Amino acid sequence: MERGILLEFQPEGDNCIQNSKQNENFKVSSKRAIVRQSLPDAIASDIRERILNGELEEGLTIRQEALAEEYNVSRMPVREALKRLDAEGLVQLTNNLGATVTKHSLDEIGEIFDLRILIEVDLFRRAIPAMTPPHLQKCEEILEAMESSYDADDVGKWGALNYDYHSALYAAANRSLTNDVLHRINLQSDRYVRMHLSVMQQRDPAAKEHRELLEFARAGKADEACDVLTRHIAQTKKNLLRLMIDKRADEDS
Amino acid sequence: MERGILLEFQPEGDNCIQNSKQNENFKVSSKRAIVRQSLPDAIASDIRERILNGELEEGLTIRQEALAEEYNVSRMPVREALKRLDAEGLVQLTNNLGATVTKHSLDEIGEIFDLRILIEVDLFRRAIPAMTPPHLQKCEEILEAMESSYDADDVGKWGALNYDYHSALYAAANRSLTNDVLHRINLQSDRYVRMHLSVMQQRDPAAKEHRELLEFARAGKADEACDVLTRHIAQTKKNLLRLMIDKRADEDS
DNA sequence: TACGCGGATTTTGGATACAATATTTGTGCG
DNA sequence: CGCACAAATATTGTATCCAAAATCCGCGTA
Repeated sequence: MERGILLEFQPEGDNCIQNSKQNENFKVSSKRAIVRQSLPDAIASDIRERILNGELEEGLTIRQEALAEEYNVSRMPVREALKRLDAEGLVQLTNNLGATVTKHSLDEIGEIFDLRILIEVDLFRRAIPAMTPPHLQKCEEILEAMESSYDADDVGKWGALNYDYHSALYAAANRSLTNDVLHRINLQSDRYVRMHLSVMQQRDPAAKEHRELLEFARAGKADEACDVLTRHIAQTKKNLLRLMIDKRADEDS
Repeated sequence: MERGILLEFQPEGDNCIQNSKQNENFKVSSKRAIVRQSLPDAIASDIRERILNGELEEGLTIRQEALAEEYNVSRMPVREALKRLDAEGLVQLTNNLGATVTKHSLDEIGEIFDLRILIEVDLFRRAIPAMTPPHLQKCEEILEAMESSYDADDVGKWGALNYDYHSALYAAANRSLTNDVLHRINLQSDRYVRMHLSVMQQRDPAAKEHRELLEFARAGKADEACDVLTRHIAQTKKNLLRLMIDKRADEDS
C-alpha cells in the first residue's frame, strides 16, 4: 500500500507530506512566513500520528524499507524520522535491530501522568499571576471550540484542541523549555488517552473542570486552580489506568 | 586536525569512539554485557563532551563535513549524531542550514535550574521512603569518591560523579521516565556549571550539603532533605546566574 | 526429539554520488 | 557609489550501493 505524498501548504499543520520536487509551480503571494518542513519531519509527523491513533501498535517493530516504500522515498529520510521519534520516546531504536513502537509498563503510564501533574501545576501556578486579558481571551476561544467539538467525535482534533487549551493556560508563564518538556510528555499521554477517549469522554466531568480552570485563573485563585488541575489529571490517570489494566489483561489471554 | 578513532572497551564509559572494523581480534571472556555503542552514538558522545566542556562554544555553527573529516567517517553518522544532540537540546538543527550549538538566554538558564528543582525534589521525596541499606551504601560510596576528588581538579570527572550521586539518591524512586527527563535537563545544567566550576567550587558549601542530603535521607526526614536539596540547587542557580551575567556582558563588549 | 552449528536471507549501518538549497561573490545598471 | 540580480561556491538533503549485523532455516549429531 502506498501513502501518497501530498503537496499542500501547511504553515502550521503537521499531517501531510510534501514533495519538494513538485514545488516549482508555486508562486507564493501571501506574506505569511511559510516554513517548509523537511521531508524527515513530514514523515515523522505522519508516523507520529499513526502511533498516536493506534494504527501502529505498541511493540510493533518498524521496518525502514516498508515505510520508505509507503512514502515513496529512500530509507534515509525514514531513518531520520525514526531517530526523531526515538528522541520523542514514541519508538525505541536499538543498535542493529531497528525500531519498535514504545510499549510502556503500567507503572510507566502512571509515571507519565505524575509527570504531567508535576509540570503542569508548576506552569499553571507561574502563569496565573501573569495572565493578561489577551491570554484569558485566547483560552476562552479554545475552550469554546472544545466544548462545541465534544460530540464531533473527531478524536485527533479533540486531542489537539485539548493540548492547545492547556498550552494557552500556561502561555503566560513564558517558560519555553518547560513547555518543550511537557510537550514530549504529552505525546505519550495523548497516546494512551486517545485509546480510550470515547469511553472516557462520557464519564468524565472534564468539560466542567476545563471551565473551572479558566475561571479560577481569571479570578487569580492560584491554589484553587492548581487543585482542580491536579485532580483533573489525577482522575484521568486513574480512569485510564483501570482501562489499561483491562486491556493488557485481555492481550495476555 | 584529525580525531583518532580509538578502540577500547567501554561498558559504561562514554568518551571514546570505536571502530567496529578492528574489533574481530577481541575475545570477550567476561560475562558482563557489553553493549557496543553505535558509531553515531560514539560521535554524539564526543561532540557532547566537546560542547559541555566549552570547546564548542555557544552559537557556533557546526559543519557536518568538518566533523566527518575529524572523525574519519562520512557525513552520515555525523548527521545522526547531530540529530541526537538536537533532541537533547545541545544543538539546534535548522532546515537546510545545519546545526548550531544551542545558546540559552539568561532566563532560560534560570529555567533549567527551576526544572531541576521541580523534578529532583519530586524524585527525592518519592525515593526517601523507599531507600534501603544497599541504596544508602551506594550513595555513601559515590559521596566519598566525590569528596576525595574535590581537589583533583578533573572537571569532567567531577561533573560525572556529581550526576551519579544525585542519580543514586533518586534511584529508589524507581522512576525511569522521570530520570530520563532529568538527565536531559542536567546535560544543559552541567554545561553552564562546568563553565564556572573552578570558581563555584571554592565558595560553595556544596560538599557539606551533599552530605546533609544523604544524612537526612538516611534518617527518613523527607521534608528537611528536600529543603536542603531545593536550597542547594537554588544557590547554584543564583551563583551561576551572576557569573553568566558577567560573562554575557563581557561578550557584548 | 532437542540442541547446536553454519550458511542463506533479511535488515540495518555507512560511504559515495548526486540533487536541492543557501550563501557569497561579482558584475552591471541606475 | 549603492543596489539588484545572477553566476559561482559551499553546504545540506536524498538516493543508491555495498558492508556488517541479526535473524531464520535446515542439517547433522547426541
